[in-house]
Amino acid sequence: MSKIINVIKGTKDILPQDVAAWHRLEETALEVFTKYGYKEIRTPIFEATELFARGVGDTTDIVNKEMYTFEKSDRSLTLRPENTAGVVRSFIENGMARLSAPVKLWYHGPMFRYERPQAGRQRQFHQVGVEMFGIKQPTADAEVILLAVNYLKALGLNDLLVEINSLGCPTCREAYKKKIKEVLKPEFDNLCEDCQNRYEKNPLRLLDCKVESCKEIFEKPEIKKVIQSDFVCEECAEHFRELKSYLDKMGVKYQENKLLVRGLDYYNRTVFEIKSNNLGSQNAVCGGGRYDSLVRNLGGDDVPAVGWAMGMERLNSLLPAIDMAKLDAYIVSNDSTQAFVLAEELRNAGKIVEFDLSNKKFTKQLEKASKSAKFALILGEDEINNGTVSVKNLETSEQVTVQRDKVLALI
RNA sequence: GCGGGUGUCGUCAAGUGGUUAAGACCUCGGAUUGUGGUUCCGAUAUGCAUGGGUUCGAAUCCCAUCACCCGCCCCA
Repeated sequence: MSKIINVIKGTKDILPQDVAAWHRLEETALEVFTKYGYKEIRTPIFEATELFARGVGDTTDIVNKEMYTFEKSDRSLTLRPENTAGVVRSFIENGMARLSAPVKLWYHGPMFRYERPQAGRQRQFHQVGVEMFGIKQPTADAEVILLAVNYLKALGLNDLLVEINSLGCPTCREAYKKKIKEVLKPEFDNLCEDCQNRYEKNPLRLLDCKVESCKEIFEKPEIKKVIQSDFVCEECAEHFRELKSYLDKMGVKYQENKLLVRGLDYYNRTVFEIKSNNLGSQNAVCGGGRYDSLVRNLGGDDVPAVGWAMGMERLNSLLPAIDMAKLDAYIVSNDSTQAFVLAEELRNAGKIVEFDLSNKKFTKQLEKASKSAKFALILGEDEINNGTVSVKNLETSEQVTVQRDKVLALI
């Protein structure tokens, strides 16, 4: 035997016994999202590298060190690390800004990030997500959050923690960034290396640093005061208040988290995450927010938007496994032709049916039937001569012999 | 990029220097040429991630490499 070839690190086969769980996620998504008027969209899994550099943001870790990028015909292409940029690209390219707003889209599929794999984190992973275009009012933010919560509920996940925050608009956020930099300046040398880098590039990202020494610095009263100050302008504050009021009325439980920043550059105003305590350290199931300037930044009109994505592997790890479906019937016969004919009749009537293709002994066939099917349909010499079938219920062991055309009614 | 851990059959595993590498499950065959799921018997690793080394002798000790897992970071 020659050397076997393994799956690539950070990728996984989804095996037959796991597929039912994935269908559950996809079918529930279709069902729930359709009720809210969302239409599915499927975009390519690779795009121009520039789309992600401009879309996701070139200060993000995703763009800086996690993209699978390759050259082909002098073009730089990248396997999508997330799908918002791709959907926005398609929105612009297909003139969807001219459709009657809102334009509501959903998607699911594989994403690729070159990260160190660990629990809840793969290099090829799958996301399901929604994007809503054209509505600047907080009704849109409320609807997508409600949609996320109801999707999780439909899957049977009720007790997850919803966290929300407002990042303000570019104007008020600039002022806030400036204040944070000012108050942290004396502590600059005490910050961790990463935070020192973030200090210039994206000071907001300092706030969710996990390093203890940094957390301590942020706990200092004079610094905490600035961090927790309500920096958002009145317009943004009103937007956020309205959102919370909708969530309250819809019975969505949430916590405000001032430190919730999110790692992608395109967000403004509303950001949110949904977390679970049962996922180990990669505890976010859902992340999203509002991105009012992304469409314009990618060359489209000034169209506000809001959306989120969920990690499907993480969802599955929170949900109970699904057993593989049993066959409705397994035909036990040594007459392959007769078995073929009966199997096809039943399959055409919608039943899941198999029979032995290798002419095994009767007992072996029955053994196989008992392991894989609800009923054994015995089609031996006697039955064939009489135009009958013996139908054996493999759970109760009850067996009856009936005319062939009565079989369907019994299984 | 930085830490920690683990690699023995398809799967789970015993074995911690001494002859032929336990056992269980799965799979396959037989007991049983038309009655299974219970039972009984049998088959299945010339090899212990890979490559070196130490030794009379290595799955076991040493070194290197590889793979996977977990944590940090980041994110879904």
